[in-house]
Amino acid sequence: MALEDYPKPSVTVDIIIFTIKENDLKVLLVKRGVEPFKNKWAIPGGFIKLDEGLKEAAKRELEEETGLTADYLEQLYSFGDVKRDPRGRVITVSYFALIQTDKKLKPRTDAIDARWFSMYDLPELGFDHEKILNYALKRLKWKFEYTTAAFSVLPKKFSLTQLQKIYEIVFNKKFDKRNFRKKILSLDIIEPTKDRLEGVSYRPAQLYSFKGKIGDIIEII
Amino acid sequence: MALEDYPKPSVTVDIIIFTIKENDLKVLLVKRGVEPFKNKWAIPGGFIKLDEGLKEAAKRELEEETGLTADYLEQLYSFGDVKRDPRGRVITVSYFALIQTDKKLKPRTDAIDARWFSMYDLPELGFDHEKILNYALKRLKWKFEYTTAAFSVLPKKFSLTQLQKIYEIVFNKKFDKRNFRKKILSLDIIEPTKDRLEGVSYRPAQLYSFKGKIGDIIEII
DNA sequence: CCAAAAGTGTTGGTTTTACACCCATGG
DNA sequence: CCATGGGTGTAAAACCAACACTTTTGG
Repeated sequence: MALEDYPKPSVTVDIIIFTIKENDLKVLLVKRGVEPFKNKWAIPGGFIKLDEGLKEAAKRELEEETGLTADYLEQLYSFGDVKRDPRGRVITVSYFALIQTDKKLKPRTDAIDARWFSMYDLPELGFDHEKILNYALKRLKWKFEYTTAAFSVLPKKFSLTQLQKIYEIVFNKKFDKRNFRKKILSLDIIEPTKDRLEGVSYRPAQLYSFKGKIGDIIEII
Repeated sequence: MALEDYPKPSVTVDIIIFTIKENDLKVLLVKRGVEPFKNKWAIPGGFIKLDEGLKEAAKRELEEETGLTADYLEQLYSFGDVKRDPRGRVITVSYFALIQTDKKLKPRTDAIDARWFSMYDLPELGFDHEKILNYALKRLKWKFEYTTAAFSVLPKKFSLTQLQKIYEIVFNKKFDKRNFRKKILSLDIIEPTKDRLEGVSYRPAQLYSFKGKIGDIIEII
């Protein structure tokens, strides 16, 4: 039997894009300009092309909607409930992206209304996107706990306090400064640079650089 | 724009089915009867129908090819390289299944040649199936280390030695008997039954039953 | 000299590891 | 009474959690 003898669903790629900004965990959403769910917010994404791989499609959509490239990108999950899209059978392969804290959005076209939302204060979402975001949040926590993914949201040089803040935001709890530093330094994944934080009116922090590989599995917390 | 304005790929579901048998980790493979890769072994699977969910499709394929139902089933990963199938663009959503040690295969039709293979002695495989299997093996280890998934391959009543054997096979290393038992018992996820192992010519082992929920996240090892 | 965040060790409790012998059963 | 796997405790080491003060800088 040939491929054409089997029915084909539509396939989209959605990208859950996280960053840390303003002491908060943010996710990028776009306002839908068309039905269904017109004027509702949704996870950015689009249909895959037949001549691009899944990850490639995720990168393309990310670039189109934000003008950015991901500092970390991995597949999250595929959602394929029969009725998740009112237009017909649509399976979505979702991706999970992290963007460095200090990057600015520059959407390709003015037509795209893309904004950062606090993960803890979401607008009303179309499709099954709330479910997808909750799943992504779990994955984010897991990745930060057991891999070096967190370092992808930091600039090249960062202070230990910056790193700790990120963990406190994602896990929504305080860590002991001394224990946190001891733990991180014992992992042998960062090294001090010659630089210090500039332009502050208090003792400037030592800056470190990450010397491991982003995404490596290693228990951080 | 309507769904029809976008090109559609074919979508299949593949199921990586593991069990433990004969002191070995086994995976179920089927011999392909048609091109491409005719007469090569492959991971069981097939095309999804438009009116069934992804997990539902996985269950159906599993039943068709083995006559069994999974004791544990979760989505593994979606593979969608442009050229992974020589017939055209085919995206596969793979699932990961565990089957109890003592179940017997009963394929629906004699046409299906399905067999258990040792994960450490695989035949030549079609498509990108070797890559998929290696990915599944990693997931298996992770699941056994951090969740209660391992209990799904054991019968209702089992001895601590049986449990330990399973861990030794999957992690390919020995565990200390006293420490292993201490650890498992401290987790409060099993309870002794009134039964003992029968028909053995040595001291019969106490049998336990699992009282937790399969798949719960809890550090076992 | 003040405000602000940076930086730094010790102790007690808990967890993990290493390790060896007696027990119960069927044949 | 023998062979086989079942079942059990302890001590040392490693790890983790709690906790407060001094230092450096810019203004």
